[in-house]
Amino acid sequence: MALEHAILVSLLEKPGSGYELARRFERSIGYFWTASHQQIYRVLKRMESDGWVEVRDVAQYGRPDKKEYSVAGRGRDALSAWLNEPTEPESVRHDLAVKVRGAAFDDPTALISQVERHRQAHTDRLTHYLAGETRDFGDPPPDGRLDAERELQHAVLRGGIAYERMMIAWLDDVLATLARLDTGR
Amino acid sequence: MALEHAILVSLLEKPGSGYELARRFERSIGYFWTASHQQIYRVLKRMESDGWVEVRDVAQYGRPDKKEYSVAGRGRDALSAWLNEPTEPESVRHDLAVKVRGAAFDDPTALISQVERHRQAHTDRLTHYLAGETRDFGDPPPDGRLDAERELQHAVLRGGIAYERMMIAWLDDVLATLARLDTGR
DNA sequence: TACATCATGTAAGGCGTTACATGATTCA
DNA sequence: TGAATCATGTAACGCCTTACATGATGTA
Repeated sequence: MALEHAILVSLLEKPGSGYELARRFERSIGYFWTASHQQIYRVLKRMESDGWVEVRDVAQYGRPDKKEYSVAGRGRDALSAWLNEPTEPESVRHDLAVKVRGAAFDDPTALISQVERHRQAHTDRLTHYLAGETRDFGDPPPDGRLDAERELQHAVLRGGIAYERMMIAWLDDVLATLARLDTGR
Repeated sequence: MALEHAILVSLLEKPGSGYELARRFERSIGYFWTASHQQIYRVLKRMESDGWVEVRDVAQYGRPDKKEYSVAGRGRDALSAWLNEPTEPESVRHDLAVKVRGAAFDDPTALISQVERHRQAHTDRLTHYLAGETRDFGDPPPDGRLDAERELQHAVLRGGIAYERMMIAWLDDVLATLARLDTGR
């Protein structure tokens, strides 16, 4: 999997500029695939020269002009090829898990505040996801039809919600373990 | 967070060679921080020249000789400094989530087999974790005391178990969504 | 006038992946 | 004899992060 594919999906959902894509990668898409604006501008250039996307200069009033990108035929083909190619589950990276195991060789109690900070971050994200769910999926679609784009976006959001809930529960478990070590049971 | 810190934790738990570390990164530590043997050898060299680890040549019978690494004083200090430095939650990367959203622009039904493959991979891992839990934490420690290293390792393993369970449940949710789109409810 | 936001980039360096390479020992 | 496992590396290339850079417009 590459950043290209995430950009293609985002541009198919809605065309936009590099700047707008960068903003989307701070929310929405960015919750399961991150990228900085530097990466995005570089990759967009390559995608343009490969004919995956098309650019259109858009003059704006009260704002700097922008380049609006949209997916070209070759980009659609590339996405389709990637979608049908099997991929392995991504490797997980949890620095906090390394810290928890490392704390046994330092001061376990000192880790409590950090675990609490992470817990807060995950609670904030959960709140944000739940608000987004109510806003975007709270009412049935106006036309009543089953919209694949909408249903699949919702399924991904439910994944984010499940992930945050799991993390909060696990961090509580870690906090309880640290407390037990502190008091000696 | 860097690979160095994960290596320090692993070597504190038990000294070993680069090869042995690479094997541990395929299991245990590798479930929340991955690394290839090429990376490990390169980083070990740097850690040695920085005085973070010490090397000892170990002659073996019936096997090639190996270099056994253990953590030096400076390595312990480096780990301690990192443990006490606040870190942000790692960014998540789920290619399957990108595919799920991308499937709306291709053939959603074609994704079913891939989701099932991922589900199988997560089920296998869960089975493996649960077996490890019974093996390593099934009985109370022989001396009955509260061992920080053991308790924290167990807490991290419980995190892995919770993660796999959450993923399996979410993949079932995605499969149900894809089926609904296929039959048109 | 100063700060925030919109908008787009370059450059350096480190991290990670893929491919290539070597050689010993054990077991079928 | 051949395959698997143990053991240790080098090299090339690409991805990602961090830092630096510029300039327009809107708002307090």
